[in-house]
Amino acid sequence: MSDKPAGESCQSSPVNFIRARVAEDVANGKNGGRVMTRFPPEPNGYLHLGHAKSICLNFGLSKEFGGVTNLRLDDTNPAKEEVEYVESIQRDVKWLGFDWDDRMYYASNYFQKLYDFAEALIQKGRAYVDDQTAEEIRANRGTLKEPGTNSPWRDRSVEENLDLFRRMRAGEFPDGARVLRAKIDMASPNVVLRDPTIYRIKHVRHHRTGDAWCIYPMYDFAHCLSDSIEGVTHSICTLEFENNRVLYDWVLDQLGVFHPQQIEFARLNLTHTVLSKRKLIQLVKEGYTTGWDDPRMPTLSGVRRRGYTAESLRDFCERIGVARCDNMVEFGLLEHCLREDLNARAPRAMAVLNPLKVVIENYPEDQVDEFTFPWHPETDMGSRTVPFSKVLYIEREDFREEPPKGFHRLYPGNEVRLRYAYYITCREVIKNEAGEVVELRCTYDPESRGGSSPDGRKVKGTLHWVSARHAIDAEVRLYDLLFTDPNPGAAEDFTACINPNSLTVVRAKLEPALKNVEPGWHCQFERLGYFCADEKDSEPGAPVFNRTATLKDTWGKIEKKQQGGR
RNA sequence: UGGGGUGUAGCCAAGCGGUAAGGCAGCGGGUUUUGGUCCCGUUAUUCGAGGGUUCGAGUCCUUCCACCCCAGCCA
Repeated sequence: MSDKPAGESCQSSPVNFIRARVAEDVANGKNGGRVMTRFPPEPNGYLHLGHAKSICLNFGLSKEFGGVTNLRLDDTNPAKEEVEYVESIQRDVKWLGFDWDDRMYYASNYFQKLYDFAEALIQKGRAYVDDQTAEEIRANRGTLKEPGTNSPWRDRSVEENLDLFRRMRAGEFPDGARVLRAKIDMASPNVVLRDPTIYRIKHVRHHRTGDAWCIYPMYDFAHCLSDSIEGVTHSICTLEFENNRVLYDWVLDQLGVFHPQQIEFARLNLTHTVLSKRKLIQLVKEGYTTGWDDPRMPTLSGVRRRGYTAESLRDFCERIGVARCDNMVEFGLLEHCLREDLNARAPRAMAVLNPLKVVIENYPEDQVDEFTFPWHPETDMGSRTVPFSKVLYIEREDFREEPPKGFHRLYPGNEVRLRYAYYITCREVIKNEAGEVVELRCTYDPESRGGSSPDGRKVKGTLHWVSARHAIDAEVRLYDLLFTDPNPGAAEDFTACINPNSLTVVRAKLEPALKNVEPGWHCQFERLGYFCADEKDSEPGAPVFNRTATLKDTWGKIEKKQQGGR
């Protein structure tokens, strides 16, 4: 679908503490009024809805203040990173509607500079090579309440440290033999400052630098310096990095380089889903979903395939705001944003998911009415031809032999409207041996052609329908929440909360105009919900549809209340 | 008293000493050839709790409570 460019989805962006802070910096002429942010994912998984919040924040901020945002892949741990992920990240950020122009960077681009900075730190006596094992380092770090103890290697000479570090880099030592540590304070109440490791030996091939390096910098060393090298003014990250800010500042101050400002915000949590890479990767690797782009996944690739629009996601990110308190946003808000967007933009069509045969007794055997229906009831999107004939399908749920009170769809003796076509009245119910309704015999009022009658009589119900003879069969996938529990992430085993009904596949009857739609095409199946043609599994002339979201269902809610009480 | 943070409605979230925005959800009503959309109305005498300062406190001070993050050679 056509898409408004990012940043124009909301006329007046809500203020938040980060915008306010950046505005203040600009007003004070800090950094010469320049604003540069960055979006720095590690390529160890696919981007998800939580990343969307960060992407919108970072790119939105730079756009608002006339700056730019870099895309930077934080690839300092080759053991976990893959090119498939860097490609998906680029695809997803672009799809969301943001552009990094030619500023596609990698932390690995800076490996030499980072190495030089590490040597500089050693020269200053602020870093040392530690020969302790990982276990010893852990044991000597102390606890949250007790200080750590200094490494026996802490006071090596600059020369020895330099020599050892160079030999680490030269590959003389096996993994884990030594690390480079910042010399700060083993008694600091902030554990992050207890001589953090800044380089470790990993004889692992890197997806970009190959075998050029066998030592790799740690996040706390690489990230702040990468920001500094790029000239980032505001380094925005999530709350769990708050404790690391003093280290971020320490490294930059020791080296005397350009000093970006780190600002933390609360990550997004969404009900009925998980947004942690560890859990998402588990869903994929253990086969709970068909992959990173399974339409039930909260990944950007997943929701895109499901039919979510980039614009609705951006709107969602505007509405949830940016603050510093832990939050759990209701999934319903996301769906609201989606429906609002799709209601305005999605063409309408008719599809019957659970067909019930209807024979119009007084309609001529071989007659066909060729109706012309608009693609959208309010907006001019052109029209399509829809055939009507003697044998039709309606939704099985739209008929009740014994209607509950308030039911104004089809039941024996009742008259309803077939959307845009004719009024019909149910005359007879035909059942099989098992007592199941298999067919309805109805009559139609020829005078009601188009869906209204000259005498002005009203019918309460309007049903969608398809002509049996003309309908095309198609696979339709009905998706529901992946998790039944509102907060699966808090469960002992989140996989135990997986909704067994998160996917229902049906063979549906579609109006013929849907036969040749393009993969990715969005529409509303009238009265049912928003759907889109699956990008992967649709074939020419044989679309497969994914249900993106249902329509709001007021009647369903009323009926539920009638039955269950409350 | 390890350190760092956060508490405003069911869920987000404004509020920056002058008398509680907005959105979602909910509830009530209207329109409607989608029980959709749209429209109108309604929803916190009170801001985690107590005490204090002030003419005036969600905003300042203070005590307490709750929750989150930190002891990777992950990010």
